[in-house]
Amino acid sequence: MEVSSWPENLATSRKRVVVELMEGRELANQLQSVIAKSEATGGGSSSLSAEDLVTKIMKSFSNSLSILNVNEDDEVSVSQIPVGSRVDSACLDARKSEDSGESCRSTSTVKDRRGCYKRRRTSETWKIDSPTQIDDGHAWRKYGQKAILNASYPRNYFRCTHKYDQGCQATKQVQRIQEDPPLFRATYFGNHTCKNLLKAPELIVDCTTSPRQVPPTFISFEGTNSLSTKQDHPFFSSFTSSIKREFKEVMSCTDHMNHNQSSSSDYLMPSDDLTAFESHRPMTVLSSTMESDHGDVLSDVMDSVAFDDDVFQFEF
DNA sequence: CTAATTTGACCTGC
DNA sequence: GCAGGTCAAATTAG
Repeated sequence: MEVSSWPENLATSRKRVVVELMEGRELANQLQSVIAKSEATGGGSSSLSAEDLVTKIMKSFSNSLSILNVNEDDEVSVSQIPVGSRVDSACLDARKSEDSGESCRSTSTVKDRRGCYKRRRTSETWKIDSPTQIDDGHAWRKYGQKAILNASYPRNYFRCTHKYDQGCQATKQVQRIQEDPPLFRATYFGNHTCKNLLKAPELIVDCTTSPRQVPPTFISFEGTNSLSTKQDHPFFSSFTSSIKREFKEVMSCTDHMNHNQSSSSDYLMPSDDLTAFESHRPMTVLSSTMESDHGDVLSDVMDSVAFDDDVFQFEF
């Protein structure tokens, strides 16, 4: 729970994470160069393709994640970031509602079959604002959609596909919060307890605007004061797994449909044409204050690798 | 056929 | 009573 409970090999783990992250940063730099050259010459001539680099970057961050997983019980103080536009107060519901348990009616009429469900758990929540509905590597199943008061777009509700076969309680909500440029807010509740059986990750995207217009991706943590590093925390999980796909999605969908928000907005993007990628698309992972009054592992890492304060940014 | 999505009904907290 | 969250039958997709 507290930092004091960190394993004594923390220093070692930290060094390994630092190494991995530095390598990732270096690779991202290289990628930037590769793409720049590609744009200038009309074809990549570097020894490493952009795709190779992305793969390596992903691997680097994945390694970091796995290292962090060693510290299973660690907690990290979290806080909120300004996400710019309107913040739907409902996003904070997880904190205000105690685990109210379930209310199960014992009657057996058809109407009462819907009585048994749990209200929001008190586990930590975090949000990701992204120009696309990024894939976080987990299998989600949509179970509802609701029009939200004073919101222009409906909120979509997802639960882990393995809720029943593995009892995984992770859920998320995705809501479009901005039209132009498109911006989606995904709010995650709880951590996955399922074994991620690596279902081929679905790419969830929206393709209504040019990739050159899209804003950065923001990630913020909130809720309880615990940002555990256990399992595959979406912070890094989504980060690592979505970088490559975001390349593809923005390229492959720009001339696609102009679908509206009332549909599920979920698409599988089969395109593999990464070489065609050429847009400058900033992806910013913003971790607000990340102050480490509890020895925040992430901020420790960030500081160690000399990222610019709380923000590190990749520009592709 | 199975799994996922859609969508209106239902439930809970305020 | 209202708004948000969840359920589950019906429908659609693979």
